[in-house]
Order: sequence, then structure tokens, then C-alpha cells
Amino acid sequence: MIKYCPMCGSKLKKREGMVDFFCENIHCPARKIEGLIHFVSRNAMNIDGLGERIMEDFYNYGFIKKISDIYRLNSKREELIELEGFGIKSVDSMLENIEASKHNSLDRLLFALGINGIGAKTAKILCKYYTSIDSLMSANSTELSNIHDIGPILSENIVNYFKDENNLKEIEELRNLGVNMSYTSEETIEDETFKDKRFVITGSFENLTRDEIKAYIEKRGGLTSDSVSKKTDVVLVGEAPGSKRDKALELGITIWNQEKLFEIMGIVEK
DNA sequence: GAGCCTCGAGATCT
DNA sequence: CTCGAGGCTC
Repeated sequence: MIKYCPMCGSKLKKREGMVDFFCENIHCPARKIEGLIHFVSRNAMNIDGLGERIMEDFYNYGFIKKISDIYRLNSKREELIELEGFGIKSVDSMLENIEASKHNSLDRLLFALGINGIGAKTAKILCKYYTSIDSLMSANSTELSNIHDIGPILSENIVNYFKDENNLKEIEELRNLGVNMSYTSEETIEDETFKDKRFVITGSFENLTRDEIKAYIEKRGGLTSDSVSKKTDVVLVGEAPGSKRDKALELGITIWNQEKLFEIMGIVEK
């Protein structure tokens, strides 16, 4: 079944293993909006109060056409307050959150930029070798390929991204607007309960998001990943698990249900 | 020992 | 999908 983009009429492509469709047309407004939404999203720049809905509206009103516009929004304060559904409080809180995001570490920014193939994890890996965006920008593909987990394709994607005039311009704009471009976050491990244990999470848990569980595990020296393999130590199975549960059973991997997880978290936390 | 292939593992970033 | 390990060939 072929689907078409409601925004520009181009064909929609399905991404392998992903639920969403995306528009083939690089210049499609829908794609630009998607990119902007990605930029502010939880695991990227994490700007609260500027969600999907609002971003779409702001794009259509012309307040935000490109990512650097997010950091120019404070000059539109008076206009924003006049908008329906907004007031002094919500606008100021949003602007504060935007301001705060300027201090994010480089790995968040790298992920937020949406470089092809560079997700949250790969962004962190890159930051271990390049602690500022300038050093990353001046790296060539041979050098990048030498990094474990970065191969020729990712290297090319990175180099090409930083070759693009528009991208370079945007990065300079962001820099001038005060966005941090160096790696500052350090992994804080509280204890080693889960040292070198590999976890996979499937399904949902009461009162806890996946990210919270993930953070909990990582703080205790554990690792999380998205796919089950024989290297996985524990699979956390919540409500409505996916095929990961089946795979865990197939491979005979330890399974913890919600009860077990909460029990362990209770013991560890006291 | 370079150049292939295949395959398991793990990340993808809209 | 991409990466890298390991196996195979020349």
C-alpha cells in the first residue's frame, strides 16, 4: 500500500523496523517539522513546553523555521503571550527551558542535529573522542572509522553533514546564540550492583518510564540495549511485552517481571 | 595479509 | 540498517 504525504503529496517511505512513515521529499515541511520536534525531544535537547503540537504551530506561524530560531524565540515574547492558549507564565517557562537547554552537553546536541545514523548512543561514543564540535568537524572519515563502532558509512554521514553549507551556518548561529558545544557530562556510577550486566527492557511498567529504568540500571554500572541476544543477562518484561520476551525464552535468558524488578529496586534503594 | 563473504549483535533518530 | 568478528580464499 502506497501512502502519500498529507503535507506535500510526495510518497511516504516506511523505515525498516520502525512504525512511522516519513516523507521522501527532503524539502517537505512535514520533514522539517519532524526534525525540529526531534531537536527539542526528551533525549535530544529536552526542551519542556515546546512539544509536537506547539512546534507545528510555531512552524506554521513562522516563529520557528529552523533550529536556531528556537533560540531567537525570546525576542518574540510579547507576541507569544498574545497567542491563544498562552500566557505570561507558560511563555516564560518555555523560554526558561529553552535557555537552560543551551547548557546541554555535546552528546545531546549531536543527537539533536539529526545526522544520519547518529543516535543517542553513537553521539556519546563520538564525544569520548571529540569533546568539542570543532574537533569533530575537523575529523576526516579515515580518522572517524578508526573508532570502534564507527564504520565507513557513519563516518561518511558525519563528514557529509559537516560539509553542508546550511548545516555549518546553523551551527555557527547556534554557537553565537550561546549553545554549548562541548562535552561536559560525566557518567556517575553510584554503585556496582549491576556491573557489566546487560539488560533489555520490553513492555511497560507502572509509574516508571523506560528511561527511568534505564537510568537506574546505568547508575549501578549496568548496560542496556534494545535487542536480545545471548549476551543479554536479564530481560525486563513489563505489561504488553514485544517479541523480545519470546526471544529471551528461546535463549533461556533470565527474565524479571515488574514484581521482581520492583523488589530488587526496593532492596537496593532501601 | 588483503579482499572477499556471512552472520550475530546492536543501534536506528523520525 | 551498520559494524565488526571470524572464516575462507588467493
